[in-house]
Amino acid sequence: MSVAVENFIKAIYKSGKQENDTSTGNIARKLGISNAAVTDMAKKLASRDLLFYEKYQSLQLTEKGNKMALNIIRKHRLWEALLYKLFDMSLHEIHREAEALEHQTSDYLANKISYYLGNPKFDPHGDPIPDESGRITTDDNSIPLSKTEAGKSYNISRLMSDDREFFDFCALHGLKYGNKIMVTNQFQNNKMTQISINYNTILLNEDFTNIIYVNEIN
Amino acid sequence: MSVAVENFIKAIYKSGKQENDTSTGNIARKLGISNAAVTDMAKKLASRDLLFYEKYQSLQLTEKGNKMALNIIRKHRLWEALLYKLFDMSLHEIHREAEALEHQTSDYLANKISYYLGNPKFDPHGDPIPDESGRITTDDNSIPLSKTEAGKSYNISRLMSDDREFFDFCALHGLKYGNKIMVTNQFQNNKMTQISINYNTILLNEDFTNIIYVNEIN
DNA sequence: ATATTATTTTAAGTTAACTTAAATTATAAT
DNA sequence: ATTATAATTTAAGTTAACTTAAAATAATAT
Repeated sequence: MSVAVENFIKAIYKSGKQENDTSTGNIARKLGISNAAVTDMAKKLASRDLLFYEKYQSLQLTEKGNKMALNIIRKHRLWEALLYKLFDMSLHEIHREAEALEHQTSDYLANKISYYLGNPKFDPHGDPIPDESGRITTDDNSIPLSKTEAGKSYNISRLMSDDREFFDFCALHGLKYGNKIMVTNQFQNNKMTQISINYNTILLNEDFTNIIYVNEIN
Repeated sequence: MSVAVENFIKAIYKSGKQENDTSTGNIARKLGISNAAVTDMAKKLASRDLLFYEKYQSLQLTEKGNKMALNIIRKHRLWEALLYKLFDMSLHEIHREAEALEHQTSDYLANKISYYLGNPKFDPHGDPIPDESGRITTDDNSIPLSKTEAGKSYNISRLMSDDREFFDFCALHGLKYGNKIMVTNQFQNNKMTQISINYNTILLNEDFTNIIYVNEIN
């Protein structure tokens, strides 16, 4: 499969999960290509049994398409995990490199990376890494920071973003996968959350509290 | 630069070094594409100052083209070194994977890999790894096994091949970069070389003794 | 219900990287 | 030196992955 096809399938998968919007327009926007190109590609991939396509309807992956998406995502996240472990690279940087490497990775190599890392279930963003057959660990009870309660402690479980500035901010303040924080205040009216981490207090607005996921520590 | 361009430039570099034949026909054969495609590409890359092209003449890289080739080869060999170190993979396998990864590797990542490995000067085949600016360690006095003398000891310095069967054979018999061997006999008439390694005796014909390079141990 | 707006599709065209077939030029053989 | 053969180039065509512009359809607002 070509890089274009792989990215197309991946975009549908992600848009479905994240925004529940797999309209051709949204896919086009995500991939930075024209609507016309998306229509073309959708027709082509429908004929290859990777997705269902009906005029004016949103795109839906077939079982085969889904498997393919998960396989690409697996490779992406394994690369992120490996680069993060070996080298001194930021979450943003590992994402950027993985974006390219994911398409040039044999299943064989992916398994080698996975084994080397101890078959991890999550990448450095806290995103789950699908296994060889596309299964994802779903015992994820994590909630966004915006839904947490003041006075309770949590572990950071996921940083759902691709944005460099966000990651830089997180790195600076120790907001890292696995790290412990305490919620000290929830300002409902202003949609701000105040947390304590490493003896520092930070006030986060909803742009951030909606993409930082945590698990309560009991 | 596209993968096609990178492979094209690399093929010229390698064909120049290894066979001293950068005719369009040879490049076409190496890349598995038609002569016509090579002519087309050559014209295009000449206009980008990557090579000199004159009708019916063999292709020659410009300084810029040469740098580019060395940069791709650097990435290839760094990947080989990393995969070989981290995972249990054969020389043939690391070559195959590196062939794809080399085109998706930023200079930044290449430097990270290099640093992690301690800025190695040679890859697991014994091929030199160009540094960031394309410089190659040339203090290589190694000679092919076919030119060695009976009774002397050598270190294996290079396994110049891309062939799976060759690598499998080498792996099986401990013929590995850095390992020590002793030449026990040179059969001039039959162009065979007898060596001793790990208390075993192996007889190699010229197909092998021409691509296994060694350094004398004094 | 109809008009306006937004989205999606169709149609036609472009570019990179190829192909095959024919024409040209170089090389080798007598 | 001429001819046969081999290599290379030119010409024309293909495919994947795009583009823009126009046409068709869907969604929304009054």
